[in-house]
Amino acid sequence: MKIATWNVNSIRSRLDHVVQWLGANPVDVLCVQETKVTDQEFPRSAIEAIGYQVYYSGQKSYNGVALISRAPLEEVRAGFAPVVGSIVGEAVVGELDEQKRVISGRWDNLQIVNLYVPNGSEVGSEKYAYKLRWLSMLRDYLQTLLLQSPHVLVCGDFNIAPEDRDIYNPTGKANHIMASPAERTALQQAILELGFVDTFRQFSEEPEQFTWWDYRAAAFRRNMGWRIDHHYLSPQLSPVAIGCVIDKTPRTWEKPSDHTPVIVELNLS
DNA sequence: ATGGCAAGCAGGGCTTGA
Repeated sequence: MKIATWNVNSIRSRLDHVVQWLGANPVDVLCVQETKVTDQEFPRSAIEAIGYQVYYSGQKSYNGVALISRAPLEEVRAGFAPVVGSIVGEAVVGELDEQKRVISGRWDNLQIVNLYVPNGSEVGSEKYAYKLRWLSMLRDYLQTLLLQSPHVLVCGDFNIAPEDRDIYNPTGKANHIMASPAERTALQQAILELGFVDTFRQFSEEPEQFTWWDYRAAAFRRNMGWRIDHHYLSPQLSPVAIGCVIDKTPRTWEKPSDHTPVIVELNLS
């Protein structure tokens, strides 16, 4: 089974790329972020026409996530609230669910979680505080999911490079958004401390394996990138991973997303 | 240190992203 994550930077602008990529890479589930479209305006028919089901949680202009799946998914849930609302309080979770950044669904035994973690703007800003609050809620959310089923895959755009080897030039970036110690600690607490494993690092220790390159300054050509799109597998699931690769091809296409897909392969036998 | 590029919304220039 293959599952991919890809921040498409507008599903309407990138619809041809998504269709083309799925034609060449017929993964079972594609998790997309930054769809930037309301549910009413989501271009579902183009996805369905190539044999995929689609589930989405979107809003006007910003954010938005979707699950594109070769088979119907069960228990599709949008936001934190359907999982942890009754535990942490609907009001607490409500504020964090206003921005559409979370959708999950189940394929057989496998819970698939698709995330668009807040960017955070600048270290110390109001948005930065929101990002850290959001990651704290993510921990409660994943802890609850793990109790419901031990087989959980969490993927998406995390807007955090876990280590310095995941940044093209890490010197002096300790106060940079996506690299600050508080963000890395929050990621540690929300994901790794629950036993999740960074799937890409199960297969490669190579530095400078990036998933995002700034549109500006010819960053892609110069490989000035960041590894901020990830797959994490729960402790019971990580042993069945048989590969995790970054596909840089779509980043070379005309008018690309600034992110490129990351694909994980599982041997669920 | 700053800007650089792209998308959305709206029909000009701002906001957001990372």
